[in-house]
Amino acid sequence: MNAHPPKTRIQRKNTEAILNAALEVFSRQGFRGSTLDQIATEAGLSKPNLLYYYPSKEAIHVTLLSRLMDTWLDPLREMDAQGDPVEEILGYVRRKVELSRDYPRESRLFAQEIIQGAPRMQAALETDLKPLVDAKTAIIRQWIAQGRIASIDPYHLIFSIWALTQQYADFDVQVRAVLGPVHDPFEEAQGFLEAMFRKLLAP
Amino acid sequence: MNAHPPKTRIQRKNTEAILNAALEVFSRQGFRGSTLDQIATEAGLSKPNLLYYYPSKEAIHVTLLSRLMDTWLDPLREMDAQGDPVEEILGYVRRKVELSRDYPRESRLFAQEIIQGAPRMQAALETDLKPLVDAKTAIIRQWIAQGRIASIDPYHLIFSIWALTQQYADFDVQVRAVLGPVHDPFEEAQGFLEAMFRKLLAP
DNA sequence: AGAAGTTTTGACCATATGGTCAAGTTCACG
DNA sequence: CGTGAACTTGACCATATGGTCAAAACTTCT
Repeated sequence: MNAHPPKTRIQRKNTEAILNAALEVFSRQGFRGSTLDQIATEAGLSKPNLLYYYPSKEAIHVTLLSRLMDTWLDPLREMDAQGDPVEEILGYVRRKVELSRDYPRESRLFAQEIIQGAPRMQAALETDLKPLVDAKTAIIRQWIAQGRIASIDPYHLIFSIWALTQQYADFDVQVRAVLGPVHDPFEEAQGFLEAMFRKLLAP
Repeated sequence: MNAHPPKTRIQRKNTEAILNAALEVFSRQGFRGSTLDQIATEAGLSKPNLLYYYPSKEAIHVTLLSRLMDTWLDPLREMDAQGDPVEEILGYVRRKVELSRDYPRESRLFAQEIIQGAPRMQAALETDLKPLVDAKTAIIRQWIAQGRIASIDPYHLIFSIWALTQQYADFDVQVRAVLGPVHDPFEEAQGFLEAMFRKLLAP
């Protein structure tokens, strides 16, 4: 998307600060709910200075989203047809929980984009997400055919992994409201989901 | 919240139209992303006329949210300590899938509010959601103690039901992008989730 | 130091948007 | 039908917001 990566030291520092600030603001308030002033303040810059580095509010948002897609898909890419099926799938679950724990802002940004109908990501869903999922479901289907895991719809298996892991980032407020302050949702999620999928996948 | 319900025929018709239009718009664009003009147009009214019925944009949003909470919790309220444990939990799952299928706009409205930190629902989460969940987890814990379902953390069991059912409404675009046009996500979800939880809950 | 870039900003603009209001229109009912 | 209440709206206002621009400040490099 960005033809040339930042060159100078100052450019690198500021574009970095802008993207980080924008992530903070967009992930909580959505695209239209966020203002350039908020992002500028959060980044420690003036509004015109923001627009010196990015041509528009939308450009910042698009940059964030396009960086996001890869980060989000990497854990699935790692799933290896040669490995042990149950461990491969559980590994994917674990990596996704870690991603939700360590990058909740990214998760919320993504969630809001999808909920709003993916106006800026439709294309990426078709060209990046779908082919990868198709490839991995083929692997899962093979594992099932070999009797190495239980028979289960591979698409919905993957959907369920997404839903179960991302909710701890996206619906954080709700989870904490129910659990109260003493719990560590991500710690518990890790154990819960491992047990859940282990049982589910057992042939 | 509303001291007096609408009295006249016109009032009933228009408040209804406004809430329906607002739900349509808010659920897709979020609170700040929606404008009174959009809502007015969608409702077939003029903007000042909207504000004749509701004092502000926020009042419309709050009215929608407070109606929502009950609708959302009813399926859980129905879970009956006297019934068969597996069927009670599966019944809850089924009702939630139906809710996502029949009321996706409500689901997205709720999801966006939570993702944005529940600025207008914090209180309701504490006073309505938490006590109900606490009561129902106690029932589930009892079922487990009686050996009637497998041992599983009841809080995270409920979280998982929420996540798995609501994703088909909230992330609809993503699900359809991956599955392609021939699938019926809700139909498949119903079967998938029933099988999943049946296996999971088997003692 | 000083020229040549690079970065920063105060002032400004056009538009969008939530909300008001006074005047007009329609409705319910005796 | 007439009247008071309920409903509707065009015109308007204040503010917020994305974005521009020319000039100033700062870096870099010789």
